[in-house]
Amino acid sequence: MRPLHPKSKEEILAIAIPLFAGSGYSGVSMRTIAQNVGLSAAALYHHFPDKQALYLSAMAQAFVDKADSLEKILSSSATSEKRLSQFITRLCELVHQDNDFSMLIQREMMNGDEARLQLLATEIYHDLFQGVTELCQELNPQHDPYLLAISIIGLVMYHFQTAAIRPYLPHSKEQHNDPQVVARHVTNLVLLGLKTA
Amino acid sequence: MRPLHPKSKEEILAIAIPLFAGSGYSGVSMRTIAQNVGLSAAALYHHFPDKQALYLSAMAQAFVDKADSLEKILSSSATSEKRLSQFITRLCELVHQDNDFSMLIQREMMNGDEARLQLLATEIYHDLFQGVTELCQELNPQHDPYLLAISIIGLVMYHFQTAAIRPYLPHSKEQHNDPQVVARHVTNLVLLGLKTA
DNA sequence: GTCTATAAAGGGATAGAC
DNA sequence: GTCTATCCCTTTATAGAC
Repeated sequence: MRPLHPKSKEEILAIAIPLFAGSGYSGVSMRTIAQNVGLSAAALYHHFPDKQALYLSAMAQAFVDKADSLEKILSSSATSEKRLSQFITRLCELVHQDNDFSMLIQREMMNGDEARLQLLATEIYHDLFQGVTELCQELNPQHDPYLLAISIIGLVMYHFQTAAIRPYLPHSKEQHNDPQVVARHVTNLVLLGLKTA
Repeated sequence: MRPLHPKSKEEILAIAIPLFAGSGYSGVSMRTIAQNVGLSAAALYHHFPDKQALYLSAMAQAFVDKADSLEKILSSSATSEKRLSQFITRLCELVHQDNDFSMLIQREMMNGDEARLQLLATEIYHDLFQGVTELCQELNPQHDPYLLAISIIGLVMYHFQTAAIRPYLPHSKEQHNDPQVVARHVTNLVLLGLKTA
């Protein structure tokens, strides 16, 4: 029987990415992926040699083209305050609409493979992080630009990385998941914290 | 044959905690834990009814000791600014000296198991988080205390959760891993950000 | 390109001896 | 309190038909 919709690698990865992001490498079986894609487990091995290869392809796919719009904001001609505000807002939007991205990165950082970490830092993070440190230096040269850059990125990322458990904490509200609300909160905290420093 | 060194729950948990921190729940088998403890897998079931219970005990064990010193700071009679500063400093110290702690928390927060998330939020995180939100409300009632509490905790945690990859980023220095330096940076950012709000 | 069937290994958990 | 032995299920991966 010929399948009505033969699956491409991209279709499989689109299903696998949120699964790996949500449960990690060992928390997702090939059967689970196959079931979600609508294939038998064996069929996956026609597209990828093994589970590791499927996982690494999913990582690469998830990282594609995420940094472009952020770098465009950083290198615009607006005031440094405006660029900070726009950067935070855009990062909130990106992470909100594709939280798998930050989850995968976080899991990768915790798995401690030095070679993969170095690759991640130099190939994916470097230019963007460099741009943020330069913006930080413009905003307030008295601060350590590295620490400030980590803080700004961390402020945004942490709100969305904790999205799964935050609803069960006291005082949780629907709006706390709204990227606009989080962006405004973070922007205020950082901008005001810098002005008086 | 009588065992020379019968194992206590605490001894088992002390072995299990770094294993779960490093590889996550599904990345660690009962056989692996048993092997590291120096027991057969079956013996573990004398101490814990199942793997879930062992894991939850490990989480509680890893967290309760830490939470105590933090809650003591939150409920002290110092000014709210002093309590914030001390809380941030203590959290930096805790997370710096015991990386398993933050790794376990982060893995748990990214985990998709709704039932376990709810249990952890209500049974383990609730009181501490409640204390932080109350402090936030004291510091500046105009801010959303929930968002501010997440931001404060996230600012600290992110610096240490990214410790593995940060050395490969531009402008990285040795001092960026010093809990005192990070604590001062975060405290300044938050306190100044609130004063002018 | 996908299927069914299956091998081989590893996982959680229990039974019963000591 | 711990052991060995075992049950039964899941997992990764392969073989071969269509």
